[in-house]
Amino acid sequence: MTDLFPKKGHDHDRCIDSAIAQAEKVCEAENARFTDMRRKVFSLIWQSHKAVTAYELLDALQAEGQRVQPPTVYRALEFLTDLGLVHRIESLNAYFGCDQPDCDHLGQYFICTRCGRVAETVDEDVSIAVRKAAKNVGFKIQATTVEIKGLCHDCTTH
Amino acid sequence: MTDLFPKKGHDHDRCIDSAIAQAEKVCEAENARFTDMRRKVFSLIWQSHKAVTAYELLDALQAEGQRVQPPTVYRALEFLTDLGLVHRIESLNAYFGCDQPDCDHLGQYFICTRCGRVAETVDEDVSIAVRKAAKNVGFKIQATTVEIKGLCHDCTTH
DNA sequence: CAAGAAATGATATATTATAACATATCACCC
DNA sequence: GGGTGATATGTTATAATATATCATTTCTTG
Ligand SMILES: [Zn+2]
Ligand SMILES: [Zn+2]
Ligand SMILES: [Zn+2]
Ligand SMILES: [Zn+2]
Repeated sequence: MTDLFPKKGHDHDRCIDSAIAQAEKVCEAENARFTDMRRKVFSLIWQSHKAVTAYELLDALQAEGQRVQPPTVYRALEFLTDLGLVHRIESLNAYFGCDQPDCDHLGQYFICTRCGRVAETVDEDVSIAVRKAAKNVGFKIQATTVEIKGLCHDCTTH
Repeated sequence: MTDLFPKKGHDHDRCIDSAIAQAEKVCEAENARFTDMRRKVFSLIWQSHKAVTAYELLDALQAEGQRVQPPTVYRALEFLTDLGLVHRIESLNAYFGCDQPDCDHLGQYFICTRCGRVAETVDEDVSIAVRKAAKNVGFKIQATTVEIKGLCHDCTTH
């Protein structure tokens, strides 16, 4: 068993730095501009391993004295999700930083209902089973949403 | 290949009647009241094989001259989803009539982005793969959301 | 029928998201 | 380096989805 969720007390600054470094690379590769606002939003999303709502981001930006409106946040989120740097968690209406933006968007999300953290995995067996189920019924997949709610390992044992 | 989606020109009245008959059975078994409002909402959901938003239901009810407010619709939806007679499609913020309410809520949903129809399946291989993936990471599942968007068989061939 | 429980009505408001147009900033060419 | 079109952000308003709260009605059961 390998817990996907980060250990308590891990060096989260490293998570953030690494995520930002990756994002810079992706943006450069895609010739997309990682502007101040996008960087700010991205970094706010990475303040925790939880999913964050658009309005939580808005509040955080406004708390810093910026006069930001909803469209600004949603635009940044659209930019980031289009690049696969951030994923939308449909069952939470919230956004989550991807730590493997190279993957081809077929991930699954574990959402802990106790601590609120989210972890992403790209489980080949799940992907294969989903693709096969689709094939069985003659369905041509464009996108998948696999969100699993429950208790993370920490929360089942503490 | 067995298409889950109903054939064009099928006798949809039979779908509706059968769904209502099933719902009555479930309600009786659960000692829950299938009131006029709940029946009305349920039957509106079953007018098509698409998912329906709460406000579409509200509009439909109001169009019939009833003076219905959002909470009424949401209450009926809560009742129906709690009993498993209706499922919420998270990625659409919409609601869908279940045609196998006996199953234990681990279904998957195929959502056609062209015709808008939804079909539910309970694919054991997918369920097993998801449960295994969860076990692999020490995660205790409470609920799963598996929503697959793409083109149904009809829409790929017509 | 009376009393309590369950359901619905009614009003207000919270939460999530987008449309539309104005302004600012950037990239690129001359 | 200034003009120009493209990209990004600012600004205002509003759409779409959902819930809190309290009043009233309807149902169940003794
Ligand atoms: Zn971390
Ligand atoms: Zn947890
Ligand atoms: Zn039908
Ligand atoms: Zn279709």
